[in-house]
Amino acid sequence: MPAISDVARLAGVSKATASRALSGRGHVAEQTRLRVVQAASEIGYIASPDAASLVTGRTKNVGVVIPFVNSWFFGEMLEGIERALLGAGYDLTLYNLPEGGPARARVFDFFLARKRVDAVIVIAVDLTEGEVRGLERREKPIVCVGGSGDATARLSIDDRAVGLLATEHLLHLGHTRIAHLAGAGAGLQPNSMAGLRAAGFRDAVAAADADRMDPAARVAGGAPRGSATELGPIDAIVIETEMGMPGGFEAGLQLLGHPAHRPTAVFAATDETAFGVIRAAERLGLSVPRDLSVIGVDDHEHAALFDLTTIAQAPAEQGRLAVEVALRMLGDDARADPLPDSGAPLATRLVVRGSTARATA
Amino acid sequence: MPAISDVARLAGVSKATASRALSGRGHVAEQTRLRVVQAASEIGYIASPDAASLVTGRTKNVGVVIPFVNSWFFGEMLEGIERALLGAGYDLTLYNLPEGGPARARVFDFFLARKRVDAVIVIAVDLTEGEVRGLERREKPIVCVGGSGDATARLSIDDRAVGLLATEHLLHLGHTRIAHLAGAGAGLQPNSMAGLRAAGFRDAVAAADADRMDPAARVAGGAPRGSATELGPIDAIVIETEMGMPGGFEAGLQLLGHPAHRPTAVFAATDETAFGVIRAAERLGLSVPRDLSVIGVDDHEHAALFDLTTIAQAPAEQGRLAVEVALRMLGDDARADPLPDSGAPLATRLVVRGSTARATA
DNA sequence: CCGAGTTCCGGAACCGGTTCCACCCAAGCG
DNA sequence: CGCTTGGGTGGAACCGGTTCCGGAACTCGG
Repeated sequence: MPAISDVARLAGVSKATASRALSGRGHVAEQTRLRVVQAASEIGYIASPDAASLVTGRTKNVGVVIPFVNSWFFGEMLEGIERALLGAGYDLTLYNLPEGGPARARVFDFFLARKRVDAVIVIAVDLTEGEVRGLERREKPIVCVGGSGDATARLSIDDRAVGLLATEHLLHLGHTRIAHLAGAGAGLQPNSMAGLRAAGFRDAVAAADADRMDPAARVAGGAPRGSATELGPIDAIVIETEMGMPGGFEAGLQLLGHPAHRPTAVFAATDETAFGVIRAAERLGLSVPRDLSVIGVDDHEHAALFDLTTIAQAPAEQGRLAVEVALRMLGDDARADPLPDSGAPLATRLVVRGSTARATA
Repeated sequence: MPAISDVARLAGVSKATASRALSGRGHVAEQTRLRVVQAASEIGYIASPDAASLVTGRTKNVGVVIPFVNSWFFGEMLEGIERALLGAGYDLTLYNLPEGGPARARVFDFFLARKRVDAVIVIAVDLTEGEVRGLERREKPIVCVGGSGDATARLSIDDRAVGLLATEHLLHLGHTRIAHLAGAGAGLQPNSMAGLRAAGFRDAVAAADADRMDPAARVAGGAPRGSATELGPIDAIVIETEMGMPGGFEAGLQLLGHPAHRPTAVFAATDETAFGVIRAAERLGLSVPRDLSVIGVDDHEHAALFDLTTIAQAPAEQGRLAVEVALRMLGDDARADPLPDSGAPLATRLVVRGSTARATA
């Protein structure tokens, strides 16, 4: 393996000059720079990142902590992160952190504590105070995407607004018997993704109820004054379930099984849950959207296949953004301004497809 | 950040002894070893892997090259790899390599060529001769899982056997009009996963045809001698499609749309394709398995939900195995025997669920 | 023509470990 | 009792880069 001293010898310069010529730092005459570069490519020289990071303290490597890879959303985000890092010449070291087992302490105390990563991107994991302090003590920037830890750069969509928007879509279509399939733990953890979406659901329903109780306030809807009679409250129910297709399927069978109190619309916390619901509906002989409207969240790659109306978020783009923030915190980004849109929630938008329709009285 | 010299000073020994005590190499008196360890934990010493790898040449890090993370199968395998590496104290550097773009050359010539990884695990990517040589020149072990490169350790299921097994299952159930939804490119690349599964399908059909043409040979089936009349050939068709749910759905609609030549059984190259077919069948008002039997490959996490008969393979387990082989090639595994089951294909097994049934005359 | 400021370059220290080698000393052996 | 053997330890070289510092050469303004 050729070392930089070999390059220097071949080019007839010192190690110092060779280093300057190859790294671009410091002043080197254009002519000698070319000689060095030529010599390097001639013997196939490749710098050892270990040696470089030993002295500079920078590893050109960032750690990514993620609870699953095995799901569309996280996989997509990981791809976005990977692409962005690779483009910037960074390596990506993956730490797959399943639900708080013993592996977690090991990752933070051993793997991340070493000087092998310049920064850490944490996805959908709530860091403990100690974990944050441990990384800060080693001066490693942390960028959190989702999750609800403190004291770090944070990127997140506004999950409550998502719940609000999805529910309002169903309400605007005239649905009055609505179910929300919330993620497990939505009730116990009000600040979790599941909890916030459920809160948005409840708030939207509450607002609609107030509207219906007080006909005078109904102006925005443009309803004719004459027909302003008091309406009954919205029939809303929240069911907690695992946020995957099987969870949605099970919950859907249960929810839609009894024709008596069957809702006419379902807001599923994620698209995969929605897929499960749609399958359950079909299994029960219900037609979507005629008998049941369904809306999800994510704009999953299969959403179009299921013709699913959804609140779109772009996980790959979010990953890219997380990398940008991280590199900026490392001062390794052309743009100087530290954090342009810090704090602002990430974009989401309603994508209307064929799984939602006006309620048939 | 405390360095090993700090530990040495505190313990009253030399750097050399401190290094020996902490790494476990060489002879150190038990008493002094304890003193060093005590001193190290006292000041929170953590060894710099960069410095260590600079001199030892080992980085305790392996690179993983994978075409997607954004799919159940690859995500699952990645999880298996990650878990195994973490358990062995190794880091995992991820290189997500989308279909041969310019990124590919960059990954191999720049990222992997550096001395940052001890070994490379390549998943479902066909390495070029040059790529293999490049890594071998740097003495980095390569473990391939799937794909069809040469000259390296290789782990793979027997895809032809998979196709054979799946098709025989349908044939044994009495189906005579069978379609195979092969992966795109199955025809062009006979050694690819898609090509091999399709070959297995064709071979099984050919064998059954031979059987039906020559009634005398029919003994295994135990059919009564008297009824041994010559039967028509199996009606088999191969359709190439993208191996995902949308691909299966589209192909399914097309295939099942015309009641005239509708097959009674479909062998889908992957479970996700099968899911698409099942949805297409349901959309067309067909009942699975009454009107159509469907079999897939993978034992996807949703296979049970779709009640899908499938040929199971365990990607996470395959990932774990790949790591084991890689570490063994690095001599970093307790077991000394270099490659125990080298060459032998990985295990698969038929999982019969409710999506396949006996053909109704 | 002479100092000041640049540009360009080489020598050497340094990052933080590992390992070779030499040395000391105690135990075992003929 | 002298000699080997080998465990236990410290000094120093070394891995492969980067960077500080100082010197040489060259430019430029006064």
